[in-house]
Amino acid sequence: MPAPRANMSYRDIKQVVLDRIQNRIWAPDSLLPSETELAVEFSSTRTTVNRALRELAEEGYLERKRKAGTRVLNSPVRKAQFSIPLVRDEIAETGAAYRYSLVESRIMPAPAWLSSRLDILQKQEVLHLRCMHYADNAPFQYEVRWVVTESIPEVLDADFTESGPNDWLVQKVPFTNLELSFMATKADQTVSEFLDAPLGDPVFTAERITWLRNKPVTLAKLFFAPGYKMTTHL
Amino acid sequence: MPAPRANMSYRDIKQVVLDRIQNRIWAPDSLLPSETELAVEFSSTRTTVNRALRELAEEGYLERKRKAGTRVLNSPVRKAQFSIPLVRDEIAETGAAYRYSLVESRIMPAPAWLSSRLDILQKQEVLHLRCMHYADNAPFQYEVRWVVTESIPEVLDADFTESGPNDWLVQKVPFTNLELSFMATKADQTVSEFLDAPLGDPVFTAERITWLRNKPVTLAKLFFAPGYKMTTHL
DNA sequence: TAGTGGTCTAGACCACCCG
DNA sequence: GGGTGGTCTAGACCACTAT
Repeated sequence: MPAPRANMSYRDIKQVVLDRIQNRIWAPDSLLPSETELAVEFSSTRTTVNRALRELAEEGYLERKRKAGTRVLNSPVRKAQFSIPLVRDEIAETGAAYRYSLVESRIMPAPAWLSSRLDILQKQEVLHLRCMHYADNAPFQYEVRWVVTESIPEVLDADFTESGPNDWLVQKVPFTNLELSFMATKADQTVSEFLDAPLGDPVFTAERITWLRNKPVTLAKLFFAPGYKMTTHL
Repeated sequence: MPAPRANMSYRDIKQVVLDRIQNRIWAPDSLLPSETELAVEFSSTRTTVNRALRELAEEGYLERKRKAGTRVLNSPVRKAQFSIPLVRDEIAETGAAYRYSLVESRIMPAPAWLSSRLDILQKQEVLHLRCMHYADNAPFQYEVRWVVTESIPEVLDADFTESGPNDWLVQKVPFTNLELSFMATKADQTVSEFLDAPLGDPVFTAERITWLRNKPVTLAKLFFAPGYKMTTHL
């Protein structure tokens, strides 16, 4: 374990503090010395100590309150960070070749469930898209999407035969808000055919809703091919 | 959109910069002015501008390189942050009553797949646990867990009849490393019975491996009751 | 090699909130 | 009320890396 010495960077201080937490030198629920005291111990300044502690708090190890001081959290609420890559990138990273294909594209009135889900008017015009993403010609993801045309009229002029709506939207719409859900669903007839999975088999499914300044832009359902596993390290 | 003025906090600056990104005033791939220039524009100091830009970079909007400058990312790698609550807390938040039940606890040699998964010796001693978590007496989660006794011998003296291993481990082991995976699995006979789900139905499943200073501590498989949906906002 | 971000210092004022 | 963290300032040196 590193020992306090002079010229410690905020990274060094983070590490020392983390070690003390993990070795129960500062037990859960206990109070740390004040920033000022720690600055003295580490022969540093309060600014530097502050950054170290602030980051540890962001990472879920500490809780900080004015006047109350800095406390060690008993059960660190570790935060899993999933990056949400474009399908294309996700496939490219595995070294496989990416292929895209448009299955269907049509304009329609929003079905009731969608209206209520996105909080838009019943039968409001939406662009309905279905597409497939392949990795080395094996089905990887089946995408079903609805885009609220009123929120982004340019979508009607976009061409989705060559590349997916996700690519287009990411470039075009600086979304401000996002809801992401994961679940396990049962492969219905369509999903089963597109993903080459037995009917009724479990399918890892993501649902993604995007807003632009509180106006709903799009809802996408992403069905992943059998065996898909979403993993994160931290 | 906020306009630059004097006395802007780093939060204000963040907001202004974010607005400019989202309104394409600073387009994707374009270079921002240097910190020094921005400090002048915002009548602030470089330190303050630095914090604003640093945080925006952490949040996935910007890419910063020495000498190269600060660039707007074209497809913001938005990061989904899932907090990973204890089952107990997750249930409590819904307002339901939490109930725990130990199904099985026994010491055994690690099966081959586990050894290879955790990178431990074949047949190394592990504590095998199975338990159930209920919400208002409805099955919520079926937990299957293995704990490497060598990594944490105290686990042999712990009592898991009243509360789950997760609670105990969180209190006892300051894990340093974590791998978390999500997938959709098919309910086998056991899972089907415990979760009261039809055999073969999709089950949302999480797998969690924890290390303490590079030594594997535990692997848990968490099977969620039908209809479970994991959601995050950002 | 020169310009950019990364970080540290020393000091200051303030907002919050526990006791 | 007073102590703690939150933040800002003004300045400095340094590390990296594009050119």
